[in-house]
Amino acid sequence: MDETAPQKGTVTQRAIDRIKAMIGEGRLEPGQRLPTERDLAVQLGISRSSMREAIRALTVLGVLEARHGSGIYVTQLEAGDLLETFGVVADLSRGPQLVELLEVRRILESTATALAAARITSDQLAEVEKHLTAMNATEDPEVILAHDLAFHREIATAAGNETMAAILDGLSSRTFRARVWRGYQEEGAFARTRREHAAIHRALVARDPEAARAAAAAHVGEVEQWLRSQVVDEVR
Amino acid sequence: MDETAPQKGTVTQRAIDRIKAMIGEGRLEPGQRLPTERDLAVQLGISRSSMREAIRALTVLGVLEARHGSGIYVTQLEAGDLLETFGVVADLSRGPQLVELLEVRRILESTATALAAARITSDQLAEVEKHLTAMNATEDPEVILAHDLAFHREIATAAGNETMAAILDGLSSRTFRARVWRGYQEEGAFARTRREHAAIHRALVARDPEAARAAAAAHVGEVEQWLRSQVVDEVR
DNA sequence: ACCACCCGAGTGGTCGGACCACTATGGCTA
DNA sequence: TAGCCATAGTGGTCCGACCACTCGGGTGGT
Repeated sequence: MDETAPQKGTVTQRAIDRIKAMIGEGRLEPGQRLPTERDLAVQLGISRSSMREAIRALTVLGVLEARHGSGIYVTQLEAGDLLETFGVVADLSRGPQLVELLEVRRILESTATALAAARITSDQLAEVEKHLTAMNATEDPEVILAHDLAFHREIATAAGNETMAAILDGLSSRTFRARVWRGYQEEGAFARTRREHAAIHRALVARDPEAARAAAAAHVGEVEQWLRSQVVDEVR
Repeated sequence: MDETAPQKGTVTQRAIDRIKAMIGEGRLEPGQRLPTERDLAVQLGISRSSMREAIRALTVLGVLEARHGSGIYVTQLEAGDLLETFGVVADLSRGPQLVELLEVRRILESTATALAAARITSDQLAEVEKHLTAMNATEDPEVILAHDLAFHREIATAAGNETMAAILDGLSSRTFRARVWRGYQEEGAFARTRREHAAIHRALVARDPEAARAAAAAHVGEVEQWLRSQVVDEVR
């Protein structure tokens, strides 16, 4: 008879759903400050410990942000906030799943590059060129990797879809690429990578979407094929 | 001088990173059982409360799975486990971001459908047809939605990339589509949806990737355009 | 009147312990 | 031998205390 006790799942899970629902229904706006942990616990009729677990869960999901000594706030719920967790997938995937992930990236990256070719502004293009030259001016793998990431990041942003850019960012996270690169660049793929980047840049300058799509697909596809061959060799 | 105390961030965050690292380094295999919460807390030198928060965080990320009374286990780390959080993004996004998300889905869904046209087996095709007829045989929006989801799910699976299928699943989660459909289907889009599904099915039967890509892109694009017009009207 | 400083109330972060709910295993009983 | 069941061990929940940090208002000096 107690309508307040459907009792499904753990209390923490229920608290997570309650808060998610509040945000979904618009009762909590982005950037807004939540009641204190202690108050929230009382409101939902659970202990502060359980409430903290719920808050921690929503924090790692990029929905909430806890500031020590200040309070708990709803994030802006932008692509960057919510898709940060996507990096975890890339970091923990392995073997065949890594290849699949790279295939997804190839599809999105080629489309994003094609869109960028049609929409990129001269300012953005200048930024892309900056990373391209910086990338070619050093031999430090760390620096190269950083500019490589920024190179593609800038292009994805120029495509005009922040959500897609955020996903691609996750699919190219530092640890993910570092893992793949470790063996890849030992096969003299440096020069090839530079040629591919140059081809992408040319297509952008020419504002040729089809050429850009092809160049980007080939670029990611190279790594993808190499990885595919590596996975096959993993007999263990 | 104390090398055991780099002291970066909260202890809970450190615990999360430690466990993630253990899995990344292969010290924890998929399916393996972890030490008890109490033991883990001692090992990492933190309290059980903090350790529980870390475990809860990794649980919602789909990395760990806690079974009451039994223990904590590493998931299989498959696409489905890790990409479940993708649904949260779809559920909490709104306005322009929803359009961007649908654009991503259009890109992936069209490619997946094209791949499926080339690779789908007769068994899988029969399954697709089952959902297609079931979807056309009822007027119950709930049932239609369920079969619609399964229809696209089956196609994505036939494309041979489980990771992509899992992402598309998240991008088509129940609450996400229910929200969009609420107003969409009131404009007599039912008949159109059926025609589009039929077109996709025809392309699959004909094993025509290009036709399949076009049909899928048009299908998602329809909803996307409608949503785009709705967002523009939201003056608030 | 202004400003820099300081302090205390309020907040999230951490801890330890207690107890509850559930699972699984082994021995005991029929 | 088959089935039951007591029990140890596990995750789930709660409590209360204290720590670390933020922030705003009061205080003192200029």
